[in-house]
Amino acid sequence: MSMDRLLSNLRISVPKSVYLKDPESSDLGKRIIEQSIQLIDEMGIEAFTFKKLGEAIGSNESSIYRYFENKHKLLIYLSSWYWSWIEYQVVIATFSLNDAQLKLDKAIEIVAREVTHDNTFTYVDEVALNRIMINENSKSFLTKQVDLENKEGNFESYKRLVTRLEEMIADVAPKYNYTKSLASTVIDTALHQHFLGNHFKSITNCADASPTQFLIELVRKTIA
Amino acid sequence: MSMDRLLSNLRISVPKSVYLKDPESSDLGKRIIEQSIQLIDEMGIEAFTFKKLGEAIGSNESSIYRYFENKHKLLIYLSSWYWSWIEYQVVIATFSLNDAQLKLDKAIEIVAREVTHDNTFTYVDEVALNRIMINENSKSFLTKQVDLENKEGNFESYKRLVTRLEEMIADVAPKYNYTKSLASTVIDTALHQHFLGNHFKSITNCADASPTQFLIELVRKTIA
DNA sequence: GCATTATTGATAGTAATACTATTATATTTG
DNA sequence: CAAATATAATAGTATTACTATCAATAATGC
Repeated sequence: MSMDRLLSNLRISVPKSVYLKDPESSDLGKRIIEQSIQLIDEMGIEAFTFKKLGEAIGSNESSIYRYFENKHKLLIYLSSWYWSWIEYQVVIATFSLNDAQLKLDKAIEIVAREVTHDNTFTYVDEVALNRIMINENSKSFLTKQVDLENKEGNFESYKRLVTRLEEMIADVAPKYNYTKSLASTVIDTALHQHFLGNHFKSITNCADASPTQFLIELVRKTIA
Repeated sequence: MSMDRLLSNLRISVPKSVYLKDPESSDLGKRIIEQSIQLIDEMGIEAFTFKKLGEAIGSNESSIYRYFENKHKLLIYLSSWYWSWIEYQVVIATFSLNDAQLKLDKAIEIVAREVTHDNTFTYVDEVALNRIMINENSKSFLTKQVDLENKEGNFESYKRLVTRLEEMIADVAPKYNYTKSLASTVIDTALHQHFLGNHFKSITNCADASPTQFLIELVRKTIA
């Protein structure tokens, strides 16, 4: 497959079941995404409300409810967008690599490294969104409705990224028994070690540094 | 140190800063713990309220507020109790082992295995509490007040367990660079893989099984 | 045994949250 | 320009997460 066809098939895609109306389809929608990232980053998902968001974008609470059922779905939207964006980078960066081990190393690096801005998406502050992922992402699935929302397809972006990583692990080590668990552990740990580096420095070696090296070594040795 | 002295020093200890009045000090306090475990397990921390808890224990909302500032602190209490209980088991089970690698294997097993009831603590349902840990624990620290609460000592039980595991890793592999990150990853992954096994079976190899073997192998190979 | 003190229970009240419903006003499009 | 659609404004509701006050009980100290 050519790089062009690859990219045309792979857009930042958020499952339709997550929103009521696609925020990408209007100016208001984009402002909702843009400002919700700022507000959730600043005040955390608990203190964040659609009323505050309405004020921030010079719009009304009731208008936001036409895009998202509630703030929880908005969080799932942001999470899905983020994982899809990470997957996009993984695909681009590994496409031209031939060595399975190098592909895998690269993928882990992208998942675990410090995030920098991507100018392709003007209304998304990826650095702030990464902080939201570190601090809030677990709350998107640690709920009583997780099975229902999973059935609705809300977590497809996340699962697709894990599966892609799993395939890369299996390419390097076809006989390894825990490819799936190792892949999901890498994704989870990438966020968690960042959190510990920010708040619990005494129990991480990744204080204010990325867990990239830790994870690349861990995976290499585990599947060796 | 004798086993007796060891045990007398090590009780299930929850940091004082977590509660206003020690729930162990009264019958009402114990009922608060007992019933909060049942309710949070059933309905999740979001739907759980002190009003509902008051009804469940035949007492009053206002009485519960004299034990805990809010439900978030109660969750931290349960989490601290759990980690302290796990630490207790780790200490007992590894005390008489001489081989550093076997000690470490045993510790990982205790952290990652299926939980069963411990009759020593009549008002704590450890199996339900383990489910709460899997589903709710992250919410105890993923907040905007985490630094303040950490400074107050609210997370000492968790950090102590990680540190104990870290020391065991360092005993086996004194030259390994990421002992702390590996220890915290094991603890985090033990809960997370259980969650995936319950709700996202397609991205774990620990569906309805414990991640014990996965983690023991992962640690062994990583520090080899 | 009784007074003091501490604990628990009952009631009321408040600001904020997470919505729903309705209606009015723009804006787009055919 | 009419019709449809999107957005904004307003109002209203049940619930939450508390705080404050006061009454009723139980425990304890002398």
